[in-house]
Amino acid sequence: MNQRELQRVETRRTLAEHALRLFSTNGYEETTVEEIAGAAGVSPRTFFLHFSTKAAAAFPDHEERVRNFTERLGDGHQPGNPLLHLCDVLAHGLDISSPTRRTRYQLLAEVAALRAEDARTDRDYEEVVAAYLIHAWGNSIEATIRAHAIANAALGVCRASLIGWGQAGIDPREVCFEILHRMIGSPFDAPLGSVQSLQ
Amino acid sequence: MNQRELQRVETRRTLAEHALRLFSTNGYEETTVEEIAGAAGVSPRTFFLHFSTKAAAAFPDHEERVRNFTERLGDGHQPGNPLLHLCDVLAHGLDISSPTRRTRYQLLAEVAALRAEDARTDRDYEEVVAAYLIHAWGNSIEATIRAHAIANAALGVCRASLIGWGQAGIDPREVCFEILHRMIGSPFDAPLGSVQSLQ
DNA sequence: TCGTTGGGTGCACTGACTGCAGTTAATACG
DNA sequence: CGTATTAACTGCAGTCAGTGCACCCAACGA
Repeated sequence: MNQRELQRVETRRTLAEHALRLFSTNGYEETTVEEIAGAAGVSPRTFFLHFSTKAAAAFPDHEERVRNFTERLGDGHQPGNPLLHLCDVLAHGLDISSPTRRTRYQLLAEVAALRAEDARTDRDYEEVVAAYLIHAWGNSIEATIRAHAIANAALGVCRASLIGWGQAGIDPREVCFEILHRMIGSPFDAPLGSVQSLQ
Repeated sequence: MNQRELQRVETRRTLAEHALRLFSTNGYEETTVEEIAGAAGVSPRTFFLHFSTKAAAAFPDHEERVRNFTERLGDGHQPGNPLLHLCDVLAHGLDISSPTRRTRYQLLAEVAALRAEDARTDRDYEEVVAAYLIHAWGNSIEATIRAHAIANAALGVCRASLIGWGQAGIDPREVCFEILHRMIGSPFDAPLGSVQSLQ
């Protein structure tokens, strides 16, 4: 990597790091962009070269994650049930590897502005999932609405699982996979006994 | 109703009306609060007495709707499957009565800031739905996460259906009810034949 | 070595939103 | 009635997020 690229990546990383730290220690509303930039040793103007909004600094690697997710999901023409595949990719892709990520989801439960930003980032995933399902099902108007509805639902389950992880520490992958599987995977041939626990 | 109350309600209504009109004709970003207030014949300061944010003016009756929804949903201790009841109340409660509402959902598909506001308002519904399910299921940590996950999913289906209505004009109640029913209602004893169309 | 490029800066600006100290007219009350 | 109170609304000064623009300087390529 270039010295320039290195510089850029490092500045961005530092900004995101201090942003998340300040958000979680001092509160989101109480933290100004000026403070974040100051802590990272750059000018406030520079902050906006790296993040389009103050909230975006809490989700620094979003684009990369969407790219990874898109790759793992594929084009909807694999053999097998596309909904089952979607459940797999979504639930197993939940990243619970670092305390930083958990901090992020703890913040998400508290700060409305971050939930709004999260909703915006979720929309990118929604488009990917919807495109995947439309590719698998065909692109009638009804299939499109159906695809978006299921994408919304599936991402809602992921979000709630991750926030639950942030607050209660329960592994979100299990609960997410189970609920997704029952809801959209292929619960239709599951033994009836397993159904009761949903209620 | 008081003359004062009347005045207040009327000002609020007028502000919301002009806000939605300006948003949809001139664009959300291009419309300033000063313009909305001017069109409604009040000062900009007054706008913020009625709406906490510019975006909130696009959802003027949100609190009332949440109240209605909460009432219709009940406390989760009715006889019968609570998930089925949830599907009923959600899908049949979708309000498609006026062109104004459709304009709102058309805007929602285009304007990120409004989607963010919508996500915030959706959170109120999420709390109501989650509380309802927790009441029906008990309040273990796992049930709580499950309740929030299903609430997120169900509201995601409603949102996508309504946006689909805005864009394609398809009655959202039918598609919403059908998808909700299959996903969370009680699809488990449905004939297998009906399942295939999901895929 | 020199032109170019890209990360960062400074400054002036817009626009959302807030706190506070009014004004005015509807209402409650003696 | 007349008077005190209240509530809708206003004006103003301020904070802060975010943008456009001209600029600097160090790294890079030829």
